[in-house]
Amino acid sequence: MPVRTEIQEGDRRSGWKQDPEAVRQDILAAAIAEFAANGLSGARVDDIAAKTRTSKRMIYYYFGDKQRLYEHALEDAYAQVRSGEEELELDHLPPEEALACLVGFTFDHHRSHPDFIRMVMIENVHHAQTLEKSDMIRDLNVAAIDRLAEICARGEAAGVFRPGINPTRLHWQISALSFFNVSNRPTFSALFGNELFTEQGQEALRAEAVRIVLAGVMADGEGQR
Amino acid sequence: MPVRTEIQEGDRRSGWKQDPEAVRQDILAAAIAEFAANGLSGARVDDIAAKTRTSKRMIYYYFGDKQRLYEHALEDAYAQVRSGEEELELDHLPPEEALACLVGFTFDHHRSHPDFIRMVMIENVHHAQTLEKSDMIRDLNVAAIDRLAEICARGEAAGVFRPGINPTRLHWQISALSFFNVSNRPTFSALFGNELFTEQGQEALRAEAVRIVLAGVMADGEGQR
DNA sequence: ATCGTTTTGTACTGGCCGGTTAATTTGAGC
DNA sequence: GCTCAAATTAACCGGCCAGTACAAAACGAT
Repeated sequence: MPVRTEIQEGDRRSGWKQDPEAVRQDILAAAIAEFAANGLSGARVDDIAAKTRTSKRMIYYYFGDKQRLYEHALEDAYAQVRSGEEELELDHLPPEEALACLVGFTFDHHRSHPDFIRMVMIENVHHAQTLEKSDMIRDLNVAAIDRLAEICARGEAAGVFRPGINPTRLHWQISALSFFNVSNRPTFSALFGNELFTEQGQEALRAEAVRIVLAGVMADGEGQR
Repeated sequence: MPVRTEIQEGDRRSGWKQDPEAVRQDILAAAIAEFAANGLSGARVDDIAAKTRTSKRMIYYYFGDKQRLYEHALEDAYAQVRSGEEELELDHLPPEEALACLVGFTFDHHRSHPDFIRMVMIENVHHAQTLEKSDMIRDLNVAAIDRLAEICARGEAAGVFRPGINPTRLHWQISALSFFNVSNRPTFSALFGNELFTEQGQEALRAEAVRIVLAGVMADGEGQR
């Protein structure tokens, strides 16, 4: 049962081609879900196939083996998520507001992409050995730091940020607070209850994350709200 | 080749018993290493056995199956690490110093127990389904929050902390900054280089972690250092 | 020495699962 | 309509690995 997209958009040259591209995407989506749910060695190729509109054989046809499927799934997950981030426009805001906005956005964005977070967790369990090979992913992330560095530069120039801020460290802090919130939710709520993961709890965590990150960059004279 | 401890300490009643307790500990240590390195489904019982002074048969004899071995390994990892934390004595310090000290200590402590961090990561990948069943681990962690709550109470009473601090949220922040530093090191350094993980980089991160956590709890009037 | 219980070693198995074989369908170009 | 290559299917294989069968030590007690 070949997959046909009703509207042909990205197809090469002529009319048709029972749409291998859609099959690939279908497989990748299933793979991301399965890998995110069960990890690399925990994922079952048969289960991925079951979630697909095609068969196991097709996975091997398009991706070769499990490892390479995982590589593509990881790249796809990163691409999806980072492309969402690029839409954020901060240039017109004054630096503190831009940073506050970025922190809040990152917090929310991580929260709404748990599968992506889980892929990164899994990748960390495996010492990032797959990530290391992907130039594409590296480029995406370096761009994120550049945007942050730009905000820092404006803030320093305006005298509202203290001088000598390291954008990579700042990114680390923002990521830590946003990532941990999703990655460690299971153990944290098993140990301490659900309080922090209700809507109000999350709002409070979000607000405090913004607050403390800002506090970290503000020049000494400037009070934090 | 039975394992004998030279000095008999915890042995029940009479003379001896080729020391099953030492065998258990030997197995658990190997299991923690293997699970931390390869995850739950990635770990191989044969490999654990190879790291042991005994055989695979003994693992099944003492622990029944892989899942129960994992449960005991997780509990053991938590117990080891939390027992190290209890030694920290903060009661005699003024509240801000106590908190600063606790944050710094937590940062260092996580850093020096990467296997424990990895066990928790893995547990999160599995939705904490094993952790949930362990009352022992829950008790250990609730105690950690109590210590923190005590510091908060002192700080509020002295007027140096703002009122209404939530100790669980505070613990979440401290954990986030300390945990992420270890858990996401592989991907982070694959993407952004090693800069943050040199000795100087880590010191800067540590100092900033202390700084921003303190900034989060300080009363408005009090400047941060 | 002999018995019963605990502890250990060896060798094996059964099923799960990543990967494949080989044959069929599909559409494009002629 | 025929041919060729791309796409797809169903059935299968073989190695890995969690878990076991069986029996033999090792030990305490008598």
